[in-house]
Amino acid sequence: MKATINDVAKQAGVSIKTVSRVMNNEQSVRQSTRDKVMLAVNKLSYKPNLAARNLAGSKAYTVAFIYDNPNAYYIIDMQNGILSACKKQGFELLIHPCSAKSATLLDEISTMVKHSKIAGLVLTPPFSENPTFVESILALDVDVVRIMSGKTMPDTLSPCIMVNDHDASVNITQHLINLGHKQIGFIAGQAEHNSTVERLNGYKEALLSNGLPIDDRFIIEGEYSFESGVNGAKKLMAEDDRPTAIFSCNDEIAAGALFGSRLMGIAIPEQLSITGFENSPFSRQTWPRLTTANQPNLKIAEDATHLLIAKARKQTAKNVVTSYTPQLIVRDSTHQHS
Amino acid sequence: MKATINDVAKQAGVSIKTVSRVMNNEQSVRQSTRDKVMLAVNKLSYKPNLAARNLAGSKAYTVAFIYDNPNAYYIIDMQNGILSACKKQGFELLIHPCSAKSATLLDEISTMVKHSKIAGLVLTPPFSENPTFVESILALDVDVVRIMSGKTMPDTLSPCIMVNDHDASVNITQHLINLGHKQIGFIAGQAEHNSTVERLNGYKEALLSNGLPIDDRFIIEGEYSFESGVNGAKKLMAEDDRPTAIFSCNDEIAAGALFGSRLMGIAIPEQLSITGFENSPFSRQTWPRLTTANQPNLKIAEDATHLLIAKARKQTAKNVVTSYTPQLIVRDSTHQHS
DNA sequence: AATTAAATTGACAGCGCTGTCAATTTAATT
DNA sequence: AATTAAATTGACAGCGCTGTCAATTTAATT
Repeated sequence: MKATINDVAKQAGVSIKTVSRVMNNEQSVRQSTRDKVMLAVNKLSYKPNLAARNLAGSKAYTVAFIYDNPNAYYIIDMQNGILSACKKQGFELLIHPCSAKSATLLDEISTMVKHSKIAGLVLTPPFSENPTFVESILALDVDVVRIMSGKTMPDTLSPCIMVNDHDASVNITQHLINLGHKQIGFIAGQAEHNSTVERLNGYKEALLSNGLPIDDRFIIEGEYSFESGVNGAKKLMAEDDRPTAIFSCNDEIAAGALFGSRLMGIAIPEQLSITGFENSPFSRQTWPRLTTANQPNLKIAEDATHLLIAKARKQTAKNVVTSYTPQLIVRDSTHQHS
Repeated sequence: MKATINDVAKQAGVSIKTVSRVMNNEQSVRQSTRDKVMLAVNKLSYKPNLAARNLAGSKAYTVAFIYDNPNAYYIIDMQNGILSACKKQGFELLIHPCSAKSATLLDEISTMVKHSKIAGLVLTPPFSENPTFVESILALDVDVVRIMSGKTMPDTLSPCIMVNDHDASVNITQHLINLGHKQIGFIAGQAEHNSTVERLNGYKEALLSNGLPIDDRFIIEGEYSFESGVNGAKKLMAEDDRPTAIFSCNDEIAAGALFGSRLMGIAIPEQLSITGFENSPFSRQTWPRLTTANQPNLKIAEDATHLLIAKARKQTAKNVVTSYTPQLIVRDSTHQHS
């Protein structure tokens, strides 16, 4: 029922090797032969068998995405981006959610690699930002592409997609300053994420370049979660001399901060401006809708996957970097300070 | 470097077929032989190669999840549930987001099936609720498990997980009635989803059994989206004689309804009670937090996948049904009617 | 102890491809 | 036209397993 390479070869009157060459887009096949083969391929609606390819060949046709991130919107976007690139290149995707703290993580990955032939891994924070981890993966003879926060590539271990959180944060903070805010709180994500550090630095830099002081009471340690936003806002707004605006490290924190301030009877945005980061769907679904920075996750993931596949195919000599700067989106959660 | 079945056989002093038997948990292997083999397996940390298994064997080791659903929380839960079952049974997961309206959908799936050997598909609405589609899939000689809305299995095509939306909706509506509400609006999801029909019927049944009238002006057609909730609430609340409570077909609609009513200056829950459905994370993140029904998606997906794998392994004679009734969770978006 | 049946193990082909290397065909050069 | 080089094609082994069937070992029966 399912056509095999033998059926196609017979139908086209060539050897199976020639069919193989056509299917793999190799150069040294005469056009007329290629046409003959494609005719047979279409007639039989032949698809090369992945298992056989994996077993016989040296190339891999699978990419894996391992992640440790509770943000459903982020993961779905990443996944769809990866999938879109995979589809274009005829690759499969293996997904592996896991805990960054798991002691057996490297074993798990090594098992994955023994089990299926995989071309490489798409790594997001926190994995991508841990050089020791990346080196351990590379030692398994698997390619890697990293999506991480920063202005420039930290090393040449792998191709990278850099997200310029620093500049985006300067822009967000400047937006708040332009609205007349002088006391701006900051609710951080996990300190282990580069994005937290980059965003904090951008925030500080904008304050300084506008001649505003940095007040450590206004900088709250947190994590990328709704709860953390609730608690952060409660802490910030408990002070007498409290901020008139809050820079939240992502949309989820911002939504939490919104919730927390409302619990305290604070009107948003009249009494307090709040900004998010990521432009995830629910930045459009909070009340009021969030001013945020657009992080094009789907595009980033797609790019990353293309880089990974190119690398795995040895089409590129050196490790490429691409950079994105999230753009400010002004909505209803920020307001002129009176 | 990677150990193969030959290495294990040599190490254990048996034939490769015996190693194969042990790895596949076949019965007719003496315990002492099994031990010898396992010793070698562990020593070499051997993992059977998926590609070789797929190519040589008649069994499949891959399950596919095809879906058409923009709800990130739902998809992530489903995916994690499927993944968890797959991991336990040594299966892989292939994910395939697609459009239910795509004319080439069956081709895409047929291509998938030719490309990799897959044991079966996990189907969610709207796919699971389209018998013609299910039959076309079965014709490709692929097993199927369906997750769908309803009280009882509609046919015996495949194992099913039924979600009893009807009874859950009766409970939600009864909760509103108990709070003194007599005029309860309803914002529907897509009419093509059984869940919409089931939830509407449950709502109606509760009204009737409490001697309350069914007012068609209060039933708004919609879809499972935030926007639809915003618009639905606007429509419902524009009337002079407006509802004092809104039953929203899911949490996203409820969040939208919250947003829409607030746009009109209506206080929630004091002036209007709103309920959701699903207990997705953001039912805890709206202001106020949503009264909803808990739909244990992760568990449902895990169950479904176990049923699918059992079916694919021919371990079960007939097609099993499991049923879940989402349980009411009362939070802050519902309030006594004064 | 000899015979028979059941349990356990192994030999070998083959799944559908790709990689290697050799054979053949075509084009370029003298 | 003969020679040489380059382009194109094919033969065949082998990737790492499972399925089939036959051989061997062990246990049960007389």
